[in-house]
Amino acid sequence: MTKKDEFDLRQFIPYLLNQAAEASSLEFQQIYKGRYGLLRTEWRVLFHLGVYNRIMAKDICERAKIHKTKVSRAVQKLADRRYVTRQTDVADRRHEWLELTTQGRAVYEDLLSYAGRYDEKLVSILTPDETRVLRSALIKLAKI
Amino acid sequence: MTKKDEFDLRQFIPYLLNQAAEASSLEFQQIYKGRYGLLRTEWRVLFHLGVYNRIMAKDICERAKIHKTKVSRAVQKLADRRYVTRQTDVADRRHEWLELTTQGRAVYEDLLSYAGRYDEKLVSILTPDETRVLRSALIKLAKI
DNA sequence: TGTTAATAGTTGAAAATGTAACTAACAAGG
DNA sequence: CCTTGTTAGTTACATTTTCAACTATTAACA
Repeated sequence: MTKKDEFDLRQFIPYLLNQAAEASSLEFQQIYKGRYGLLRTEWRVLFHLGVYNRIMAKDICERAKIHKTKVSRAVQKLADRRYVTRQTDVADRRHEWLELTTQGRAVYEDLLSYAGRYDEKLVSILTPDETRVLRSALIKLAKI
Repeated sequence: MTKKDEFDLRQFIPYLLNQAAEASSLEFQQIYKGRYGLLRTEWRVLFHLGVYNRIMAKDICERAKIHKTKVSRAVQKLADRRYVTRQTDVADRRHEWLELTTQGRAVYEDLLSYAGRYDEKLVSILTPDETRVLRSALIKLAKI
């Protein structure tokens, strides 16, 4: 086997995904951490609550692919800060409905606006075609 | 502001990148963890040594965007397993050159072949055009 | 030369994460 | 009803990661 045939790890998709994810997460992390002292998992849980409004921890686990213990702890912290309320389902008391408080929603809306601007910045690095293809490819890959 | 104007976090690039990176990393993790008991950081350090051959920890930090304490501890473990040798630079004794041992290279080559096959699998769910555009977009985003 | 700054890398303590085992509630079939 | 299984969520403990402070060495320059 010649050198030419060897696979180049610098082109390895999981590697490239990690690099790009890390780079973009680190920069946006400064915003939610700096403004509200949130951890990455907490921010992700908050944003799912902002988007879906009244869901269970289980749903967040599935949609965000975050392990239930991480979600459980993030919800605890968000509830401690009064960003989230938890109500036990009367029909099935195993279920707990999560919802943003007014305060929690204000934080969400604030971070949403930063996210919008940050996304614009990222998109500006790419061509419109790249952006479109990137989004659809990432969605496909996330389903693996 | 109407609903239409609001930014949808489900399209947020860092979010999509994280989802895809997490999904693809988790699956490949089973390989290096299962075959050699390596952690993610250790695998990433190993693979940089395989690609660049005789570099310093500093270089790995920069190229892989991994914090120096993580790299330091990963190098320690890889050296303990005799996958890596470390030599202090005679001209500047702060510098330490890292190199794979024969055994380390064998592990690298083995995992490289798995990576190649896994990459083929990932690429197979995308169109050739998507793959090409995805790689170039990720490389751009990693440079942020 | 001597002082201060910078660089490469390490370490310890605190924080976060992962794993597995756990509780509590409900479901299904005998 | 009573066992057994399943589901949502929590907790305990071990492992990893992060953060800040540290050592050792070299650079910069007054």
